[in-house]
Amino acid sequence: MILASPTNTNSPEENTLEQFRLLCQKHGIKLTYQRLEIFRVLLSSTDHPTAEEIYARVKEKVPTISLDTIYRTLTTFEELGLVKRFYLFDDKARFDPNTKPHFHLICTKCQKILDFYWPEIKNIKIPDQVKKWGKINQLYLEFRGVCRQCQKK
Amino acid sequence: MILASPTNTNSPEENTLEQFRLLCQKHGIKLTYQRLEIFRVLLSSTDHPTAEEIYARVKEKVPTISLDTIYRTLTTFEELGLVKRFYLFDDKARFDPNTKPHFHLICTKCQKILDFYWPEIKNIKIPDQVKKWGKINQLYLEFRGVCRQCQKK
DNA sequence: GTAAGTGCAAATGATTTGCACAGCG
DNA sequence: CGCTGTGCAAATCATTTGCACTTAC
Repeated sequence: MILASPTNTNSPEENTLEQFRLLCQKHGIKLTYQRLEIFRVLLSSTDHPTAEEIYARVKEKVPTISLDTIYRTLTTFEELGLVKRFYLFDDKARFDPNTKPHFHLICTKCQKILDFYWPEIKNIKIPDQVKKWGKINQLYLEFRGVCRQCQKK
Repeated sequence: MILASPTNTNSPEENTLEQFRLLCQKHGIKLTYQRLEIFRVLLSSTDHPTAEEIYARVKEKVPTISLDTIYRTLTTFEELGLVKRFYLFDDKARFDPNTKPHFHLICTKCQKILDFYWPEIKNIKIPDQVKKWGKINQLYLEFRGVCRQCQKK
């Protein structure tokens, strides 16, 4: 498969391509059709999909792609800081393309994960016990509960 | 293997046995030597071990125990609310026998997990966005950083 | 005595890897 | 054109399960 022409228009499609071209250049990896489509799927996913879910979505555009390319590409993207890998309910890795600081709202019924932003949390007074322990680099916060839709059922 | 006599002395060993006997009775499961030793290992573990780690520890006392008994027993204990299962860095489940509300301090160098208590967190003002989403049942909080010992290296 | 629990071995599911070919730079 | 990336199949690792035997109650 040959990639689209290098000329940049202002369509969102072409912007993604151009953005991805620059990322590949910057990190010295090759721009392949597979990587581009995985990148697109990640950008449009707000539900923190598993590798299998990403596989299913990319397959619609690239039917010949294999699951191991998904895994390899996700690992590459993770190393470049484009996605974060995390584990939640089970042994399946989930991938979050949202690189802005945020937290998760998790419904324990439907297992859907929603991002939320809470910048004021920075002002929180961290307990002394935590300060004594060492140097804190990040705070992970997560609320678990039942979302509105599931409550209705 | 025949279990020790049912008479309760005040030694910590016997107290654990008696405590476990009552738990089994209450939940209607059989008191086996394997379950008791897994229970002991959990009680004495503050490092949130994986199933393999628990297996290695129990094996010192019960050399013939099998890994699948560890898994089955951990699942049973989880269902009874004696341990919590969670996923952190990888696809390996970790088990936490601490049933009191607490949070985790995680060293990203040595991967050690320390419990800490922060009851005042209950007074935190939960953002409206979170309240609108649904009913919150639990808050999970975790600090990641580098512990004192690892900083020295 | 009987149903629950255990150990063994094999199955399963997620993820990784070796290798030969394909395609980006 | 060379080396990185991909697809395939097989390997690996964590965890689960079927089955026959054991044991707590």
